[in-house]
Amino acid sequence: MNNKQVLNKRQRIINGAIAVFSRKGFYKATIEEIAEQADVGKGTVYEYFSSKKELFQEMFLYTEEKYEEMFHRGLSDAVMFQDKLQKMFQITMRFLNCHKEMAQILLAGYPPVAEDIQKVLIGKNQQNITKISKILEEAITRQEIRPVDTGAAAKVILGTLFFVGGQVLFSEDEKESGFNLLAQNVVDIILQGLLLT
Amino acid sequence: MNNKQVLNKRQRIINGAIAVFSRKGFYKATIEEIAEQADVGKGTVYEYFSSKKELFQEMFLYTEEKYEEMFHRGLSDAVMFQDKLQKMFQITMRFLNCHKEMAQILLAGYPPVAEDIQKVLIGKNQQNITKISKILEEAITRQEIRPVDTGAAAKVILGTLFFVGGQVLFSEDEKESGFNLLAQNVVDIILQGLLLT
Amino acid sequence: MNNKQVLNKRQRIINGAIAVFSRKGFYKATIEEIAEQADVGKGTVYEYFSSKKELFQEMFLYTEEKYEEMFHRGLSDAVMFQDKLQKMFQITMRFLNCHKEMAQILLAGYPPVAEDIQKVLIGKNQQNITKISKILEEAITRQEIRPVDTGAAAKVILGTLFFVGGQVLFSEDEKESGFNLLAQNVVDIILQGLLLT
Amino acid sequence: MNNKQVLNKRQRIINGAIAVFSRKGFYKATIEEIAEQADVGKGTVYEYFSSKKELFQEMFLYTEEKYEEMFHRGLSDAVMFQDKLQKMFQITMRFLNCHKEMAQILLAGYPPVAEDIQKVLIGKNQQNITKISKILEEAITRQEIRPVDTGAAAKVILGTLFFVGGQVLFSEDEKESGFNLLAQNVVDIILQGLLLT
DNA sequence: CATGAATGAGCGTTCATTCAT
DNA sequence: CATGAATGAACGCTCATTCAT
Repeated sequence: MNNKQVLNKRQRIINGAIAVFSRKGFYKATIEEIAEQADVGKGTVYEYFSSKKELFQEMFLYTEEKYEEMFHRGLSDAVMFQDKLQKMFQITMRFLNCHKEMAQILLAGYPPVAEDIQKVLIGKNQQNITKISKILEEAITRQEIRPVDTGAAAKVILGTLFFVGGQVLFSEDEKESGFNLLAQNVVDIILQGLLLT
Repeated sequence: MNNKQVLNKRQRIINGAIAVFSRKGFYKATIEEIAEQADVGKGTVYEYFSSKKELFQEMFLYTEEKYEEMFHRGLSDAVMFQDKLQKMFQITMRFLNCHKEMAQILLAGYPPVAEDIQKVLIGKNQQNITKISKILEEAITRQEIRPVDTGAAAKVILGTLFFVGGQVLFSEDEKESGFNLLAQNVVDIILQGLLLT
Repeated sequence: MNNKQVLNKRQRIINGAIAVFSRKGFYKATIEEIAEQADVGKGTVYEYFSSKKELFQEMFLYTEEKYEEMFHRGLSDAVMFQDKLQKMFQITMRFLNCHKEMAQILLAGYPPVAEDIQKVLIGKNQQNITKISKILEEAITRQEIRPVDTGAAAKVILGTLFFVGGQVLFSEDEKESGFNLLAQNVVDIILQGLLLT
Repeated sequence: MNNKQVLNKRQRIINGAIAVFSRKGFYKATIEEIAEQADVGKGTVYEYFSSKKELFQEMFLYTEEKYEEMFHRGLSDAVMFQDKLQKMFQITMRFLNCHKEMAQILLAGYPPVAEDIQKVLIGKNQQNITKISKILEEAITRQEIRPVDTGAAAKVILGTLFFVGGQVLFSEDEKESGFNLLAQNVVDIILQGLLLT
């Protein structure tokens, strides 16, 4: 039970951090407000995280992890590349819509925070590119798609994913149906291209 | 001449702001450093801008404007949609590479700054979508491209543009040739899509 | 045995306090580090001492006591005043050199700690003066030394003792021979004075 | 006049620092109280001193300087060594009595402050020893005193000076006559020694 | 008795903003 | 108009002390 309590407290702080950081951004967020949100004392935050920066990083990693879990679980049963791409967008849209607070943090691609935090973000991006590239290579091997530059294609996909994600996030009307249609149209373009054939 | 001097001073402050804000981000940047950079007194900044936030907004608008100018000029002599898309990427890459400082600000799509600044950024994005959409509609009318959802297509283009832009910006090696190849590959995918035909 | 354990724990805390207070000074020292050093829980310190301040005072008293013990034992077999003075310096130097940690605390004559701690230190100083004065009076009675103002003489002796002690403590080279020579020269001056006779 | 104002403000802060640091010691003193004492805003302190530590050091140096000035002026017309020694004590006592606040700082020989501050204090002490040693060498050359170990003698003098100084400082009764008598007796002992001749 | 997780008062420091010159 | 000295609100972080277990 003791162990459980500890986990609970750390988790509560992370949750408070997600709420406050995404509402206010790194600099406007105050440790005091995060502590209040988590219903713990200000000092307690420092029992679990050595600094505001570390708390931000840990929270970011945690958020990323959650997203990746959902991502993997969602893609696991898709075999064809088309399905995979479709799923990517659907999952991302749903995730963003359900976890708006976390989402803003994921999407703030290059926030002007301290340099070492930026490095973490850039690194994460690189990993994402690699991951998508692998999926693309596989699809090429299976002759599902054209033998394109996988790095470039990964960037088209991720860029679109993030941009559309941002749109969803900051749009006022939040109907899932709308998101799904948007996702479908976007996927269609990435798959078919724009040109008349 | 007096008038000219005033313009000069305002401009110098804007330039200082571009330099410092993009190097340090909104919160780490200090009015003092901007004033130094502009070679004016700290108080003088407040003669031309009522607050740090306003200075940021004005600077952002100015930067956007510069980018748009270059954008329009670059696209003006392209007739075919393919050329236009190609140019978009080339111009953007070149702009980012030449004005790295400004660029970071343009790319920080959803920076966690004060809310009212965010609104400006979101609005700007909306305008960009509309602009690209118009170009797409035109291309559809001319039967250059498939009759796709122009909003969705605009998002693919802009998302890719921004994402690739970010990549260019934060990559260490800065060879134009590399950027151009990347731009070409990316444009190819957007135009042709991924599927085997 | 229970009783013994208690004494052990109290003593361990005192020893931890000596180590940490003298290494870091009163304010930089933390209860946590003292507890660690003593290998007890942080809360346990408060079972034996009601506050950081009290711990400091108790530790100081303990240290003083140890010094005085050594002092008395060392002087016990000296009969002549000259021998006594010589011993005083030798004992003090040796004590300082062996217990550098404790020593700093003894020598911090007027440390800017909380007022009530200062009072204790001042009181201790007064006692020292009285003690030396008695020895001097005795020596005068025995006609070993001139009938000087014993209070003044005690201050010369103690002042020199402390000052030279500080020198020894903060000097890098720690050869006993050097200390002994210094002690001898200093004692010579106090005994013979400076004037040509 | 502008220049004068600036000097005034810096000086006011130094004076506030002297008052508060000597009343409370380094750690208990707060910048806020120093600022209040100096009748300036808290931020203003940081216009003139980059940190609490720097303020302390500057204040210390200033205090030392004042003392040394008085010291030199006082000794300048003394020719014989006996007179010089007498003056040293008289001047020091008077200084301490007049500037009790500053004095505590000068006397806190080895206060447990941050290490780099301690280095400054130890260095200052070394200088004092050298200075007194020179005076002693001169006196030896002139055959005014015995050819003693000047380093040792300097330590006797300084140690006594500081110790007696501390006594004066923390004694409640503050009659100059008392101090002068004490000074005289102490000087007598240092000059004549304790032994019957 | 022993513990250490939890707490919050308190302080050093920064910096946007003001205003007297 | 231009300046920069002055300001104080605000925040990150520390650590003595408490108390539930």
